[in-house]
Amino acid sequence: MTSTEHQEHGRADAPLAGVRPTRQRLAVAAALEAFDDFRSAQEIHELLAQRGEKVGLATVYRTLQRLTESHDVDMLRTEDGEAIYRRCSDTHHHHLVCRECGATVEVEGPAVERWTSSIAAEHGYADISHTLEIFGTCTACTAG
Amino acid sequence: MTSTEHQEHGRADAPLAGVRPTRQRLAVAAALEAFDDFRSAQEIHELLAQRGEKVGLATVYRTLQRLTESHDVDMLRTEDGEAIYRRCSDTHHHHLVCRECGATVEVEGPAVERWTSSIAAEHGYADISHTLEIFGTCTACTAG
DNA sequence: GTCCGGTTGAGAACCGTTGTCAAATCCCCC
DNA sequence: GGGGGATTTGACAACGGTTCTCAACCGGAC
Repeated sequence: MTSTEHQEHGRADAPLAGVRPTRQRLAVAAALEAFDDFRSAQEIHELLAQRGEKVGLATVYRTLQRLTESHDVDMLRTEDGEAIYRRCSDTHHHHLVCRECGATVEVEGPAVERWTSSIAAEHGYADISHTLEIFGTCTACTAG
Repeated sequence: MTSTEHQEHGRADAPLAGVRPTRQRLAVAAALEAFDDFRSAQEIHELLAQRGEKVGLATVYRTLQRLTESHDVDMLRTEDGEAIYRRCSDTHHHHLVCRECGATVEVEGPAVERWTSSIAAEHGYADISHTLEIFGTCTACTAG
């Protein structure tokens, strides 16, 4: 957030559009493809290390931050405040997450969107945003 | 979460029911009454200090933890992962929070509760819980 | 009063995250 | 094709919120 700096990065079509596609940034993006569920920055950093991709932890954080800002990845917080990341579709959606294995389903709820807007309007709140995540235990984990 | 330890603390009628009502715990509970909005543990600790109540920071954390577990206070996380607390009613509810001043409205949304349950069932997820918070700018802050 | 287990507090430890800054890298332009 | 300036990187330190440690302390039962 400097001052006049302004270019519609991201969300043009591919992630990382508008920024230099360095080896490190590509590696992080690729790593995100390897997961289907939410992972912490440190886990991603570890995966990269295992793959032989040497990327500094700070760079992983910086890249994830950037991708989050451009809405190419979703970031949410675990119960204990740790940030976890996952590549995402570009429509507004929420998550149904298994608290055992992390398996994630993206869900949409137009009714909820409408409800939050009307509640907010009703109380005179402007410029609304909301967070909604659903946690549960998936079939596989219930069985196991 | 030890093993056989089990006694229905809290939620009997008053907060802190079932535990020793020490000076420190009472002070924290009283401090929570002084706020109408979400505050961090450190802010609460500060308020206590200002009031001349000497309570260790660790104790504030421990007490808030306990009150959260017994559902006498709500805990939620700010965008940057910090835990904030607020005394709450005992019915299940969500919050409409002003991101400027923290002014909070408790809201209920039976439809949302139903929606999350059905979504979860639909995907075979069991033992469901969910988080839903709405952030916006309240009338006062929009005007100011 | 005495005893005992729950509680406290000061500080260290912890851990995820961000800042620092010199070195490396990249891209534009000549 | 090579220089130069801006961007990016990475090792490491610093930071901030939270939890742990453990000896001293206290409260309630008898």
